[in-house]
Amino acid sequence: MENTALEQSESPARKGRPRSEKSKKSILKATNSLLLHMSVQELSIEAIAKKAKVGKTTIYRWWPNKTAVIMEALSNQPGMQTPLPTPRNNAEAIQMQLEKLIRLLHSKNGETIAQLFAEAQSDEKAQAIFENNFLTPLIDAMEYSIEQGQKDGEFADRYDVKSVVDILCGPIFFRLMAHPADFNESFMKSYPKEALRLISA
Amino acid sequence: MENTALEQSESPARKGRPRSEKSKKSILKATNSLLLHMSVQELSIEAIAKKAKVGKTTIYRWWPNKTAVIMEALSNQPGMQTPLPTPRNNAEAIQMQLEKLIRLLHSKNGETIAQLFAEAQSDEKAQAIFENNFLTPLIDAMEYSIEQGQKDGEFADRYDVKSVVDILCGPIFFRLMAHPADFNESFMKSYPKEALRLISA
Amino acid sequence: MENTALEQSESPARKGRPRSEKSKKSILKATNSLLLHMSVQELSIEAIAKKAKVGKTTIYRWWPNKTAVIMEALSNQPGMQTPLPTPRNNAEAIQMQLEKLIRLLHSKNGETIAQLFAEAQSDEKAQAIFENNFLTPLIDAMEYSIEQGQKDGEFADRYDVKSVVDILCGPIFFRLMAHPADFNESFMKSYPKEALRLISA
Amino acid sequence: MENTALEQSESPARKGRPRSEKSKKSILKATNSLLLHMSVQELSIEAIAKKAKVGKTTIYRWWPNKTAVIMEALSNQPGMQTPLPTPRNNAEAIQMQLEKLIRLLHSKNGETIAQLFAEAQSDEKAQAIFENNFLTPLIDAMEYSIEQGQKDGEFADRYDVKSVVDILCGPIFFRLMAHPADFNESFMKSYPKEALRLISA
DNA sequence: CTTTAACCGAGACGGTACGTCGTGTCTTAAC
DNA sequence: GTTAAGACACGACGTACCGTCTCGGTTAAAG
Repeated sequence: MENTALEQSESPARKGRPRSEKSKKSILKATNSLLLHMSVQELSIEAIAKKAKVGKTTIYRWWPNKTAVIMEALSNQPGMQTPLPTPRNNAEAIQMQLEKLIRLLHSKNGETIAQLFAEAQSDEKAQAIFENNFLTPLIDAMEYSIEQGQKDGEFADRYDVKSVVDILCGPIFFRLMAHPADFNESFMKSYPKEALRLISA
Repeated sequence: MENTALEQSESPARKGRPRSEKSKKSILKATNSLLLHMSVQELSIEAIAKKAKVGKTTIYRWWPNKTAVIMEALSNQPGMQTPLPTPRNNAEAIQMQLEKLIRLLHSKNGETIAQLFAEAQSDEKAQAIFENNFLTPLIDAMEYSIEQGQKDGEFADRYDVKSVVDILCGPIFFRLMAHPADFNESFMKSYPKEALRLISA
Repeated sequence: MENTALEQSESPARKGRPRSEKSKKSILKATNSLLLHMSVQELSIEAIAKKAKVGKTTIYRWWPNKTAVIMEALSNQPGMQTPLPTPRNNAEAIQMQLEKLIRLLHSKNGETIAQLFAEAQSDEKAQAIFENNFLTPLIDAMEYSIEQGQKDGEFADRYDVKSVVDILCGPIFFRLMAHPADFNESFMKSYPKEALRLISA
Repeated sequence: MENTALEQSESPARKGRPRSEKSKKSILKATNSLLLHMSVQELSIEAIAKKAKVGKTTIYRWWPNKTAVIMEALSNQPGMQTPLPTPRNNAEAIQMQLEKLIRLLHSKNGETIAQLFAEAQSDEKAQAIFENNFLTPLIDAMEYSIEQGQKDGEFADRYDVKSVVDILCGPIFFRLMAHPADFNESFMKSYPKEALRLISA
């Protein structure tokens, strides 16, 4: 499937000049490039347009706001879409998901994601986009494994599924946002296993 | 009356017109009032100045930025400064701290605090202020109780102190920011006890 | 045997799809319709295209600019092309020409013509089109009658022909553009005769 | 009276930072400078702001639109405000007024004034400003002399005053706008006298 | 009866300018 | 020396049109 989540499904034969893939790539590339030097808040649509040598209108035509552009720019980075290997059991599934999440947040995109999470707190549109493209996929996958694990007796069932997700993910995001200096190799390595102990039967 | 963190100690009789306490109160009141209707991002210094019938300069003279104003406005609200009763043991101390935190975040200020936490992700100055006025007091108190509890054998010592703080606070903030709809009465009541189980010996 | 240069420019039967008369009419109609509600400056090619259900390209293919479209739209209105009856003498000819001009400028197209005249002041292309389609025909006809009238002794010959045109037409346009409120029935009726007195022998 | 027509009369001691005369001059100078190379239509507020090293807001704060800025820029040029010498009779008064008008329109500002006259055709605000700052002063002065001249028997009284103004000024503006190539030295010299003959008793 | 060429609508493209808002700084007179 | 008022340069916002372009699809004469 090649459509991203942000594209609308469309009839195979559309009227008018087709969307320029070149411009699209140029915009996403410019966005990623600029985010290396500035925060999400500082990043302006105008700066993206200028860097991408693209009209502002072209950006507004395809994305509703800055958050959406950044979200898609992040998705299009290498390593964002790599699927997980098949796990042997639910504990391993959870562990692999946590490892992937931590690896993602530890990369230079971690800061950007934290800022998107932040932006989402003030802006409903941004909230929806962040949820659809990042949070929901993450949480859904995790909830599935947790439910299975609770059924199978791998995990304790004294917490409801949503709370388990909070218990697993909360500490990661809290550390990222509250004291990112401690978001280091040691934490990356140890947390996924520690977290499992929190919820094991 | 004690000085707030932002005030500098001053000689009792200075030259010139003294700082207007009336203006200060007016600014903080206007800030709180405006935050009822808009997000931290939407709130502008200009709006505060206009509402408080105060010059912009007066705000900039006494606070370095929007975050600082809001932080102080929040502190000045009733119920923010109430001290906790003396706990019987460290578990109770932790539980009371978590209850207080959750109660605070559940109030209409919760959203504002989430937004400040958010703003801090993009802005170093805001980060420092949020840390000094909110995060550090919270974390320090918690770390003290945890250390004591680990020494006394009340809590497991398999996690380091910082991780325990993350494990306790992370889920609360994650729920507040990722799915605030579930930040409800039920959660408020059950979480502090559940959290204790996570770290108990 | 060979086509002359003139014939080459417009061979009677060209290859390819012929120009759509339907689109042309639709464009001119839409233009006239929109000009009832907005000024020449406010009118946009995009609005015409939308109203006429026509691609912008189709307009640009056949007219060099907005002024040209409007000029042709005006010409296609009923009453623009009605020829004058044969005059008995040059004074009558001039009088009839002035009457026709005033009648035209008094109609709801008067405003549009004033605006085209205006647009022509800033835009060379527009200037050329307005001149060719409106001013030159008007002036040429008038100059002819004036020359004849001066030869025949009907008119004074103390002014050169161009100046006489200015003296005849200038007041009309000045009133239209400087104080259109006075461009009324009374003026329409009296001016042509008064004007004649100005230039009579 | 030293206030220009565009300034509002104000109490002698106002609050707040006073208007920057430097910025004002810079804006008017930049406007005049840009008008040497482009038409009124092409001139943009942004270009003025950039050239004058001034914020756009500063322009919008003091002038309602482009026309107003240009109008004031023109007024501030040397030679725009020079008063006429006292005339010996009304014919001379009219002649001097016409000479002044023609001289003004023949200068490099003539084109700009024609374009302002043009702009006024499409834009009510521009119309009002052009009228107040240019047309009305011109016409009022002329009407006064005409009325006096008609009373004194210098001028024919078969036309009403407004029509006489049209007869005097119309040809000048028509030539300027319809065939500016003929707006030359010869015309400048001869027209004022010719015009007087048109309206003499 | 297919090819070819110019047309058509739709609409995306890179741009420019719009008029507004908020920033943080500044400059007054008043207190 | 602080205050309220408010002007200042700056930069970004999101929108409207510009004139050009690129599609898929007609339409009709030429081969």
